[in-house]
Amino acid sequence: MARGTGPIRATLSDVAARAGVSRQTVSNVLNTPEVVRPATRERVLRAVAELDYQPNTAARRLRTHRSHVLGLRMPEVGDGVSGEILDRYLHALAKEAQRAGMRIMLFAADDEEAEIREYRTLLATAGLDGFALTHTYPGDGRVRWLREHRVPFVTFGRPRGEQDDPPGAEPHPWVDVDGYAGTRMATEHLLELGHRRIGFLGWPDGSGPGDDRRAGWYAALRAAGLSEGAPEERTEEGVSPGTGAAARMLADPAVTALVCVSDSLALGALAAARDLSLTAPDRPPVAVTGFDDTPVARAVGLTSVAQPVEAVAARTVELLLAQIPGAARPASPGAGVGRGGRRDQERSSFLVTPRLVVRESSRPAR
Amino acid sequence: MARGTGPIRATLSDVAARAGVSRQTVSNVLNTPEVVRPATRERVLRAVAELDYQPNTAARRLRTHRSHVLGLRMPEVGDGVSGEILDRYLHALAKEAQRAGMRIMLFAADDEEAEIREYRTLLATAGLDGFALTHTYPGDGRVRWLREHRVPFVTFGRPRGEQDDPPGAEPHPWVDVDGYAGTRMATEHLLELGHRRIGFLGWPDGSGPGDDRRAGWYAALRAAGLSEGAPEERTEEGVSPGTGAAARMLADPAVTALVCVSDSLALGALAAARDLSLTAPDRPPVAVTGFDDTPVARAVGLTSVAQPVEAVAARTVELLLAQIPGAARPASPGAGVGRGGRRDQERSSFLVTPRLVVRESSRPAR
DNA sequence: CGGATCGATTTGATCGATCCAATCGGGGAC
DNA sequence: GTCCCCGATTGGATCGATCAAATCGATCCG
Repeated sequence: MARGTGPIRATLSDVAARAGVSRQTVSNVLNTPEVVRPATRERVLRAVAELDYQPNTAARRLRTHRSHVLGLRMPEVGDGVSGEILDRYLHALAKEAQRAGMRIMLFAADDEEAEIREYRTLLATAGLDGFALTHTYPGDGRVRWLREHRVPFVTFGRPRGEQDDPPGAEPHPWVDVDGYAGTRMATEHLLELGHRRIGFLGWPDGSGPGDDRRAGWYAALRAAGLSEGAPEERTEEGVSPGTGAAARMLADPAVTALVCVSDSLALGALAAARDLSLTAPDRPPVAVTGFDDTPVARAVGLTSVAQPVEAVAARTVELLLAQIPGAARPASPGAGVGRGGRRDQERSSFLVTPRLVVRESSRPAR
Repeated sequence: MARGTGPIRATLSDVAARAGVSRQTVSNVLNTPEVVRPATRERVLRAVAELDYQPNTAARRLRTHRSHVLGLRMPEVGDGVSGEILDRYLHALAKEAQRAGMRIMLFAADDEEAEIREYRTLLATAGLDGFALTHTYPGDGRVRWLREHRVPFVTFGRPRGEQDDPPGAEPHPWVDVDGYAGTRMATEHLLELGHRRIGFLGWPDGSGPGDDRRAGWYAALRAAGLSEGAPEERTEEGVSPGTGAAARMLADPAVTALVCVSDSLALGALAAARDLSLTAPDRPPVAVTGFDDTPVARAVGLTSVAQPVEAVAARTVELLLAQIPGAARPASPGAGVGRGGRRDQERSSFLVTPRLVVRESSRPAR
């Protein structure tokens, strides 16, 4: 333990001596203030402030079997979630955890098996209170293991496929961003701007998020009565694939806008649109939207669907705390029943709505 | 502390009982095996394995005042270091720390003052053994604070400016990537391909890393006798600025290659080159190199200088351990003196050489 | 006016490891 | 054969908090 040059840190006993009470009373002031007489409480709090007392978490954990630390495997980059989203999620998670008196511990693992091995070790040695998972998939062994061992956890990403949830069991807690709502918003935005023939540039079928996003585009067009024969291309992630696929759709002069499943593909589409504006200068500019609102999108002025990772992180912590016995849950609003007749603290999942960031790539005046 | 459904975890006493020795002997086997007779050691190790014993870090820390945890502030995104580099660094740091029996704890802070406040709290409550810092700047108050309080730390990024180091004092431990060597390699690569007129697309003067990278480009040209009147443009980070600045340099038909200070600017330069190949089809393709080897570079086939963050992370941990009293240092190679007559463990900083990743953007056949 | 009651506070034990001083056991010296 | 010494091992105390139960004090009631 690194220690400053200053005096040894104050302990509970020091505070107790200074306030003229016993250790336990100090502990009560900090943990269950309501059982301490106000006058005593005041005195103790003053002593705490004067000595700058801060509790030793090791001692606390030894006794209570709670570490106030959450685990997160640092995912390999390029694992699916765009790198920057991950950064922002980590940052927000650290912040939200802190707000709730918790910390985030990182660990690394090369594969599923190694990750489960780390769970074991971290639970045994560091006594982590729970885990946040970022890249789950149908039949994920980690989910099964954590469930079986009754370890609190929350996934960023909804469960896809039934394997994750044993029959009859509650689904595990999760938080996710509503991709459907995102592309729907983007598409409606383009419709409002007067576009009629709006293509979709997506990933191959079978990726959950990709399918959701396509569904949002389709639903918006259908509601507008424009889904008939709407053009759509599927390709793998990447800028160059996006250029090729976009060019194919733009071969039809009626197509004036493209909704893309990711910023990378949108970047490729922008390149195709740029080529088009050089070869066919009389054609009106093509509008493009992306997904994730990455720094590249900001840099090139791409309209994009932004994932509210701060909200996701806040919900993640909330759902984790709800599973940890004895963890202070955020006070429910009022003593009554929440909206919809369902108590908020009973929720075990959240689908967060993203928001559309409009930039030049979709604005009429370019 | 989350606990599985299995039996209560084994403690030192359990192991001792099973092996028929005392607690202290078990502790010795694990911490100072050389003082235990081999036969006893065997017996204890067998018991450890049979019971799957894993030490409780809270108890250990309480007694030893070492937590085996390093702190890292999760930087805000867009703070200077490219997002993806940060991810990879974090991942590597977690991995390297783990290899050395340490863990990484994340925390968040909005500004320097808040960060120092967190240092205080983390040292007092969680007893962190040290910190890794990522975005230091001349006169950084965090560096001063950590120094004054004798807290072990290492910065990713060399100190720039004298304020950081009190006169007469050793510079603080740091690890950095040699940007000079990186652009020099990139430039030499272009020279080998036959390019003679090679421009530099950089950031405005005054950014340490930016200046280093420019110097590398300049040194390579100078060594080749081609530095006279070499074109160069400075602009802020971003794709669009890059396109504009690159177009200005490419207005001179003699310029056939551009070395860029970042992948974003290089991306912009690629767009300018693309425009050029459409408007002037007879002109030979322009070669472009970037810096950081981000996913975008991989996606668009951009030759780029890759930062070896794994090596940086390994050095970071190494330098941190060297400062932590009692931390097991990696065994020095042999009993003699290291290369250069200087013992490795005395090093307090490392300048790591990056490597050039060659892709289509600089290959002759496009 | 004594005893039951209840709230506020204190005391002693404990979590699981390591530190420190004491003890044990066996080989070598005399 | 006895004594000494040194390496191996043990037992007790301790780190700093919380738990559980005991104690204290004042109020309330019959």
